[in-house]
Amino acid sequence: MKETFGEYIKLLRTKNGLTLTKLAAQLDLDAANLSKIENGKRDFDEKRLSKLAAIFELSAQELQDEYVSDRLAKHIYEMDCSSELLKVAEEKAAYRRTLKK
Amino acid sequence: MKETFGEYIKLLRTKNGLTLTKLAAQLDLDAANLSKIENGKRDFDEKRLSKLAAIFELSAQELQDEYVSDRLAKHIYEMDCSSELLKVAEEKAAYRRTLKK
DNA sequence: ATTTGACTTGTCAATCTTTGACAAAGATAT
DNA sequence: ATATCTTTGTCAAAGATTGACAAGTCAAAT
Repeated sequence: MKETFGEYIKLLRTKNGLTLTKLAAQLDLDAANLSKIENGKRDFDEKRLSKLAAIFELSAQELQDEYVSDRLAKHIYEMDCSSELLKVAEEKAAYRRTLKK
Repeated sequence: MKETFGEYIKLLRTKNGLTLTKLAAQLDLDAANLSKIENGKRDFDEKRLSKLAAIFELSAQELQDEYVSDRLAKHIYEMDCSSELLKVAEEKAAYRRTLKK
């Protein structure tokens, strides 16, 4: 079962023996705010994904996917949405794609 | 294939022979803003769902589902998210539910 | 027991986003 | 034409998010 994006960052950080302060500096962030991100109290800003990928030498695409699925998961969780509703939503998203053409 | 929530409102409105101005008044809204909602340029605010249900005598639960699935669809659409990623997101949402206990 | 370093939490102003309101301009019908 | 309905643009107000800093806890070392 997959972790949250915050937990994912924390794992990366600790596996690489970095402190909050050090990683935060590389991400151009306050250590306090990075802590909140790791603990799910704030969101990681998309504009820092490229820095994160560079620091840990990750595939930009995989990281992006990790990020996007986490954001979506957050929405699904917050909306308290059943699996059936999710299916409907997926169809409606497909419909929206047909509109924008 | 399902319509957007804005289109859904427009359908309800026209089927019942209401003008934007009349429906907007009942929803405590400006007609101009209701127009934007129907045309997908603004979001319908959740706090007005109960009024909408009352006006058209709809099941509150069904309307809520219509609304939630639309919002999620919008997110899915905006994130340009594949069906596989969506599955991952669903799992991650399940994981989040395990955390909050 | 004090210091040090790592992390967490609270707060608040600055910034970004969304909303409500109104004016003005297109449509459409009479 | 006029009248009514709808759409679009703009902008300040309200709301949400972020960055920054202070103050806190905790554990390990000395």
